[in-house]
Amino acid sequence: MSVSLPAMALDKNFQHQAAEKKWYDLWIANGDFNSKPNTTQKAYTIVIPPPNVTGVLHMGHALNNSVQDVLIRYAKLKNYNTCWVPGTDHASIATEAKVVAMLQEQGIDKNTLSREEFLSHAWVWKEKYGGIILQQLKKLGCALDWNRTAFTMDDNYYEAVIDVFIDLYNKGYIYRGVKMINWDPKAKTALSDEEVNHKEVQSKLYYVKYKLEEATNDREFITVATVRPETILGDTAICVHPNDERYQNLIGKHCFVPIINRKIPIIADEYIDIEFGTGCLKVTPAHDINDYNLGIKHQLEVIDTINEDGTMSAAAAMYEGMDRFEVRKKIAIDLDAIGHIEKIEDYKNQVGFSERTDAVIEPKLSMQWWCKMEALAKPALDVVMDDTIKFYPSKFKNTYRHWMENIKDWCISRQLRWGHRIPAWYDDKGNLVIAKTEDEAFAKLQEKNATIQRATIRQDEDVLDTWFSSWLWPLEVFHWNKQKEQNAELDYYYPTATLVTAPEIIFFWVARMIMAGLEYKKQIPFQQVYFTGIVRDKQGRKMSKSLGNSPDLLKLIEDYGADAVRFGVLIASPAGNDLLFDEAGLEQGKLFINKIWNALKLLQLFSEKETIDNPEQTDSFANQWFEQRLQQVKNLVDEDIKEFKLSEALKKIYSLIWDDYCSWYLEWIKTPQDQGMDKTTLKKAYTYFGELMQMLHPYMPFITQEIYAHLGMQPQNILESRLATSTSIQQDIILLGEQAKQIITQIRDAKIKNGLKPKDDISLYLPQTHKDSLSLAANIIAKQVFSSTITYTQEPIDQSISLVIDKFQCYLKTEKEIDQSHQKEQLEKDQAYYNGFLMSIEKKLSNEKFVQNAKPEIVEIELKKKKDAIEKLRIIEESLKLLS
RNA sequence: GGGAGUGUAGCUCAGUUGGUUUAGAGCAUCUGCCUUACAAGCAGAGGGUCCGCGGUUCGAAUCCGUGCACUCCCACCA
Repeated sequence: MSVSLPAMALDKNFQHQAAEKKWYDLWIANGDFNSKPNTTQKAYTIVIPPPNVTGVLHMGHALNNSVQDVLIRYAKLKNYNTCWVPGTDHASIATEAKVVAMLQEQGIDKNTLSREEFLSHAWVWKEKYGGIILQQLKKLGCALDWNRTAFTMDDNYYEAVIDVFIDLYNKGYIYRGVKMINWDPKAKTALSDEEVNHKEVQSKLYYVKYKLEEATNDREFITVATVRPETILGDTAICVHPNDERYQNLIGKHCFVPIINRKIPIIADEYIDIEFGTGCLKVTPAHDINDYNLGIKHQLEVIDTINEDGTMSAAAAMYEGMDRFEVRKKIAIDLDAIGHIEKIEDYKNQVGFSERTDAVIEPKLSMQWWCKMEALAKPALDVVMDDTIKFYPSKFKNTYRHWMENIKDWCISRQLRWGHRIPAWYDDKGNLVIAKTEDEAFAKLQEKNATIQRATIRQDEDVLDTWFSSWLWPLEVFHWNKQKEQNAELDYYYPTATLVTAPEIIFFWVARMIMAGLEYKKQIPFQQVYFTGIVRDKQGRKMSKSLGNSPDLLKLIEDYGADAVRFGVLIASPAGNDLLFDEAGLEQGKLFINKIWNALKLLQLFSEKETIDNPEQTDSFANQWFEQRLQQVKNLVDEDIKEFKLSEALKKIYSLIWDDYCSWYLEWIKTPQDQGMDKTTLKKAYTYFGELMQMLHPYMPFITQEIYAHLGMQPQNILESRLATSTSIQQDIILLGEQAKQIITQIRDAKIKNGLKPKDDISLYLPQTHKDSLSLAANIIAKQVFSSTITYTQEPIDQSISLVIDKFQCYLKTEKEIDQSHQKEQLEKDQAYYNGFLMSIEKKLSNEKFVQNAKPEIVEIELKKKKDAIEKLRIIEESLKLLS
């Protein structure tokens, strides 16, 4: 490289908008994000957690994708062949809800459309609005291989999903059956257990009186407590505990459902909690999972009183057609009017809500498709428990195990249209076959039904749960299904390196990808999983649309720059913890960028000076020291990133640049204005800065690239550069650096405290005994404290400021009159501290047990501490004597 | 109801298998400086009963028990 900077005038500040566009376009044009298998590099692969095709960038994405980008860019600098695969998820229920809403705005009712008509609207919508989020990820700077952009309803992907369904069906994992499911009355579809969120709500507990068929001596009614009075029309029994003395004489008798006066039995079961309510439970097998189980056990009738849309059915008599929640209020009034309400209490209970539509879930008996999970789960549990796949933080292993050990069959059918249609076919006699195409289905059905007419067969209307396609993501983005054997891409990139995702979808997605990977590739899908935290606002509240506390990310990127946004997000995101988002972090990032920019400006000033050969400066301590510091931090950062301590690593790099490079190193190599600059030192300053930019690049890609280019580094494209390999560190140099910093800081402090200006000239006296160890850094120290001379001496210097630094004493002599009271104060303070310190050590050492039991090296350390403290106190006392 | 986790400076967090000082960093605060890279800065400073109590140990922020507070996950109590 040339020593002088390329002759281009620097803007006063870093222009982030222009730079972001310039470099991202260049990287794209260059194909820097694209990956192909090769034989010379190891692969480092990440598949993006595909955002919903309906999605827009929010803070969660910003965190998740910034983390992935850091890992990818870092791996690239370490010479891995990095491949980060982008894409979107068709997100059946979420997208369908959006399309339905859009149609509604246009005055179109989904129910009036044929399947084909609806889907064509959906595709139009998808092409127009879908995937906006991918464009937004570009704004964030993500190094995604856009050529690989995948969609979970691409043709190949669709086929893979269907093939997997057929395969699992043939293996006996998939079956059809009537079970109690979670019904979303708004989306009118079944949901899996994972798609139901339980929230505590304020409800009412209604005490409803049922008239006994035969009144007893003491009672005419039996009273139950319920939060759902609207379901009483579906009651088919009253249940009490067999040991409940209050109701012994009623077991086996009958009572009447109020309003409709239907006769139902009073049964007994140990399931009942005697303590709760009145100890009597109304049993509604159609609308409660527990009641359903009781119904099976006691062979009760099932009366379904609620329609698919949450209104009451014909079985609900005069309430037919009314909404279930209206009926809850209405029926309470009606019951009260006829004297059947004993009392109403406030009550808190857990209610299930649809994850997508937020509708209150209705437990409902329904015919659905199911996938048996036990056999799939077993190996998937093992690979996590034995750390074949490593979880970060590892506490999620527990969560994972608990779910996997109690796994239930997966309800995979959804009563939606947007998604992968279930490849099941029926004839009009109720025969069922599984087939990939209509032709195949017809042929298969013919075997069962010789007289079948082609026109009468029909395909199942349902589509598959969106996660039934997502679980193939790491496989099918590499076209696993078409080329199961000899798939060079899959062999090279799979298993992927790292999955970065949110803990919320550990069951939905992570667990199932592991199952699918093991089932279909006989290999884990990723080597490690890093679970990011939840993004919260400053007050610790989860960011959400309803709270309106979610900032507009694109606006932030525009205002602060992508680098500053990434900095703000990553600095506040310690491994495994939630991220408390605070705009102050972005501000800090922006200031950091400014600092870096100004360092560049200083280097440019240096390079405009006359450059000379000055071997003394070349070998100066400044260069020796910074080289070691750089190496040291590089190693520490490497360890941090391996453990996903990204914020720790960033803090170290930040401090290395701001403090070590700018505040110390650049000041140390500064020459007076009228003096030239040593060529080699200047070159080193450039090289170090370039390396710093490489280290920071994964976090802040744009500013670092811009600087890297300005420095004239080759290759100019930082993504083509590689981090220099590490060497061993010379600890003595690092230590001397620390000592020099300490001496400079203390002298500066002493000058201020003694009323001197920072730039006032002094004469510095250092102890003869430390001459050898300090000499290497002596010139730098002198320069930094504006000392015209350094004298080594063992004699006390009169009329000076005396300082105790480390374990020696030094003196500053100055022209000015000195008020010694400050010194005295400081020394006395130190004296008190070290006296206390000494006492604590002496206490320890005089404890025989300590000396006997502690490891010898520990005792030795204590002895050394004692010796040092005594020495320090001696010097302090000497200084004090000098003052008085 | 079960499980997991957290509690260290005003705020956000480090603190490796118990012992390198009487606990560190960033932000915020305070003081002094417009020292020609940067006042978006520089140079300094102050600030802590390591949640409480008990125990193990020669020695505890660190290990154990217990209490308190908060967070998250799971679960069908009407």
